Amino acid sequence: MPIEEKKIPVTIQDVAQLANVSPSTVSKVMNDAPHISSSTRERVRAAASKLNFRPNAIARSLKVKRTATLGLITNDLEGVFTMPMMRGVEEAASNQGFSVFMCNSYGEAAREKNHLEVLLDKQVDGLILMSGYKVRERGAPAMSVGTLPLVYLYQYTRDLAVPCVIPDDQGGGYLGTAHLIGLNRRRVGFINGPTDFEQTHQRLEGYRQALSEAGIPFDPTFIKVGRWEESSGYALAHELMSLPQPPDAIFCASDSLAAGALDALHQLGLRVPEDVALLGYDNRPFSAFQRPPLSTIALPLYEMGRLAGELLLKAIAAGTTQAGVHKVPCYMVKRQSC
Amino acid sequence: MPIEEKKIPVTIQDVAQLANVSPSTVSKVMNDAPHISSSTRERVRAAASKLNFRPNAIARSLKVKRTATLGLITNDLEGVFTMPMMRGVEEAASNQGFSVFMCNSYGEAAREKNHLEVLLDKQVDGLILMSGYKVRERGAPAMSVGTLPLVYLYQYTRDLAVPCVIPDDQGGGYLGTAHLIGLNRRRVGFINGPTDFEQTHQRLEGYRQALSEAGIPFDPTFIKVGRWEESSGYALAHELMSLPQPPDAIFCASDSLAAGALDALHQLGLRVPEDVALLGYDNRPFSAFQRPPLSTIALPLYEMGRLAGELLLKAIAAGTTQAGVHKVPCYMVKRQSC
DNA sequence: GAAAATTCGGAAACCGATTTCGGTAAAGCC
DNA sequence: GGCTTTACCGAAATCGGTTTCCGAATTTTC
Repeated sequence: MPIEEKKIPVTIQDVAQLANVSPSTVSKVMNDAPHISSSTRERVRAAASKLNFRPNAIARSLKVKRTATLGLITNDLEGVFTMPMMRGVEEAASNQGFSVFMCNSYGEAAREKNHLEVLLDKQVDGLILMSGYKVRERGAPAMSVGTLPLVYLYQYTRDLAVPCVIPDDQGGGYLGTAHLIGLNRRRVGFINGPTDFEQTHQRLEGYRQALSEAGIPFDPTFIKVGRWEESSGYALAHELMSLPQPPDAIFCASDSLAAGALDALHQLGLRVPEDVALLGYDNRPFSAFQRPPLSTIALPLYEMGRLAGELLLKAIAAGTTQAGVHKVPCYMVKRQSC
Repeated sequence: MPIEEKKIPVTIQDVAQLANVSPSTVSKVMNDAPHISSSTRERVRAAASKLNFRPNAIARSLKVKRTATLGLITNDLEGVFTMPMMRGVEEAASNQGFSVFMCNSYGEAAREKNHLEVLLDKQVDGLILMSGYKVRERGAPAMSVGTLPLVYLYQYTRDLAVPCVIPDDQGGGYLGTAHLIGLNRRRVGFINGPTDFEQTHQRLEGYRQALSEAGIPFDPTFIKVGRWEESSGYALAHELMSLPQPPDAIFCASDSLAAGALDALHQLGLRVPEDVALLGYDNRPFSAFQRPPLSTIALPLYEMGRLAGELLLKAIAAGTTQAGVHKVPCYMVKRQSC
């Protein structure tokens, strides 16, 4: 049984008393301030560790007006894209001693506003607004956040003076197309998603770029656009394959599209990848379970989250946020469909 | 241009001045304290909303010693089980005005300890320790958390005086087996996971219970145990089907096991579900993409997270935490394999 | 109508740290 | 040896709220 009961919350006063100094001195020691003799420094440290003292972050924050806390509001805590991004920001944050509040707005402005209020009340040092859906352009947050550093994650914005980090979809389109061409396919079809998604243009642009670099003329009849659905992929693959000179490779702008295309190809008795190579996009979990397992262009979700966190931390440290869109490279995951 | 520039951080002093009362009165109004005349109450409210005043939660917390903040430490922010649970606790928390810090320990004690320190420093009101893996028994947290309310989520504990919430695996085993029996299968095989996982015993127990209720004698030769791997499911399904009187249904204690079993069944030229009905467990995303799509027993992850959050909030409110394991019912997702 | 109870609002202490500022002692300078 | 500079430490103010306590005004009670 210990001689003295350990008071549960041990304050700076307690260690000051034990070390026979003033609280201010203890504070200075804990913060490695100069003008403290090494003898008292030692004494204070000893007292602190003996009492197991850890400063109350709340009290500290009140004075220094920093909380080492980030807010992260996502519109989708369910989808498969969110988790790696979250992990990235969590890691970036905790590497620098920051914690992150996780909030889910369900895409509802009212909920987003409410979360923003609470986070602002709790004096977060910065905010990440993250989307779990395919990246779309978005406007201002649901309420003013004053001068609080902000970064958009997986959300595109043209106008706002806010940094946003998104995947490099043009690079991904290029990467996939170039890979297909490298496999000696010169007639590569492209099944795209709806044109009101920014990334469909980017991915197509990458496709054209790879074609042009390889000296292959661009053939508009090889481009099909549908919705982000398996049935679209199925129908459009049929259209492509009934062309007088059908493609020997199909690049789909999403894995669902590719899954549909795969069905169509099977139905036509075509072998994948021998007769036509198939490539998806997004690296959705199910793509590994197709027959054959689908090659696909992966979104760099973890890296995006990490970058978003680091940008935010930098903005907080610097006191200035540099707007602009930050694109992080997609990468290829090779399986057996091409 | 507004007459008076809005000072960015508006404090209780500001509204006191505008309303011509003391700060204490403002505080009382904001907290709906009694003994305030309705006239001054109105006046203060008007001033507050005119200045757009929101109390600084940090300052408040310092005094009241509550932060309306929860900590959530998971050992796995990647796996597929974590997200629905997180969403559950986030929702339970935000419903009551609480925020939650998300931390990832990667299963490393050092990281967990570090996160615990930070969370304790930040004065969280309670803590959820969550696992993203299959539920296993676990010991005390990586460091003492004093009297802080705690709940284990998807982690089992026998000894600690801490509530833990886990899926009702016995119920799930019962549910699946009963369903198979209801389909007129009387010879149902059971492919289980390693015996050092608590839930394998539970699931098997549910299986036995359903059998016994249906008056079907328990046949130990129908029980196989392997590892949580597809290859195990494959091998053990082969063993089962080479019995003199093979089963007409197989219940696997995980979806990976079931995927392997499905391969074996296909290889044997058996039709699923006509010749042998197949049922998985866990409702992993890939189970929907098997051929045929796998029926499975789903873990009530969201509900578990939600319950964990609610238990924690209740413990915080009551000041007392009631230990015990809380099992939440699994449910069946019917697809086409049975 | 006096005494007691109640209502209302403010002054001041407080939460637990940080930071400024001033004073003393020691060291450096000529 | 006297003067200036520097090193070291502590008293007190501060961050932005909450809470206790007290006094004045009003109402109730008898």
